[in-house]
Amino acid sequence: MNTPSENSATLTKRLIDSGLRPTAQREVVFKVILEKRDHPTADEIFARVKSQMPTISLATVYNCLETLVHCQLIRQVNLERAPTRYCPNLHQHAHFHDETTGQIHDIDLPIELMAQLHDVLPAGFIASSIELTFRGAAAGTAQPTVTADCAPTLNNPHGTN
Amino acid sequence: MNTPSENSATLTKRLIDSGLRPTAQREVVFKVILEKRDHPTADEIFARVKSQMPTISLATVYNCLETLVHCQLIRQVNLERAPTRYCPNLHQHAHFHDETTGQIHDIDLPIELMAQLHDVLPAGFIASSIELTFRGAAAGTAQPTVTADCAPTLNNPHGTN
DNA sequence: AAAGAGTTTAGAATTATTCTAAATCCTTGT
DNA sequence: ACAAGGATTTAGAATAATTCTAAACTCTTT
Repeated sequence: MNTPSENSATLTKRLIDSGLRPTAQREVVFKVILEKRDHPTADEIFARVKSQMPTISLATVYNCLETLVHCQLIRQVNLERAPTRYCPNLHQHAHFHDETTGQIHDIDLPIELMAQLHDVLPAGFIASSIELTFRGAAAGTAQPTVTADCAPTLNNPHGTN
Repeated sequence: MNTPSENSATLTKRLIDSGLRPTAQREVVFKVILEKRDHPTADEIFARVKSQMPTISLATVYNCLETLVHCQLIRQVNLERAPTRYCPNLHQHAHFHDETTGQIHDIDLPIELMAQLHDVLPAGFIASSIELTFRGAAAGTAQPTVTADCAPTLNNPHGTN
């Protein structure tokens, strides 16, 4: 699934499978998220969507995002207390949060590692999802698997007030 | 470090090392967090502290928590968009978020696994911290390493409104 | 074409957290 | 001991992301 029309077909199918309707708003929100391989916030998505559909409301963007997450077409990313971000990458992956630039990088996770992670759980614990986030600094020259921009939300150091 | 007076001494030392003052408010906030092995929110901590120090303000609790996190005496835990929780367990550990009960369980992480996690990072990525969260269901009979209560913040399923 | 469910919309409401400015508390130099 | 000065606490206001509300709209189905 890669071309816009394939993505659109996937969206329609998933929505109908969930008893939901494929609306223009859901289409455009999904399309806008797939266009860039980054991790935009609801506000950023709202801004991008408005250029194509100026009458859409922020509440609708939130509604659509909730629906897309529910249909497993996008992923939700929460870092610290910052606004929720949304991620079009559905492959099993971790996030690397570069504290100096504010960038978020996707880090692919080998299947074996996922298995090992499940193995650390005591008997009786069944994990349906695993969230892994690294925090640190990435060298400027490094070429990660996927690099994704992120609004520069540098949190100022302790005791700045 | 285990007795109250030892904890208090640690607190004083860490604060002074950071050029901060060991105040009664910081003492009592720290003490209250260590008393229970759970993951309270700022509001819950505020409630517990008030019984010992009725004049303390919520803003001060937030200030103290920020300071304690900065001094690495407690850890901050952010799950989803729920209020930030605070964790007295400083051992390297992951969190298991039981979606049916809302409970948070600490999961010990073997050192080898931590090393393997660092290994998945591409060259040039240096992680200063790793955050690992499992989401799922824990069998009622299971006895995890550490069980910690958590306010029942069951998020209602999709489409309840 | 009417009914009825699903959806969108603008704006109000919520709420965890941060900010502000004044009051209070310590520490230190004299 | 005392004044100065910085750190801390405090109450209340402000902020901001998100959710809620209720009305309007849009499909689909009869």
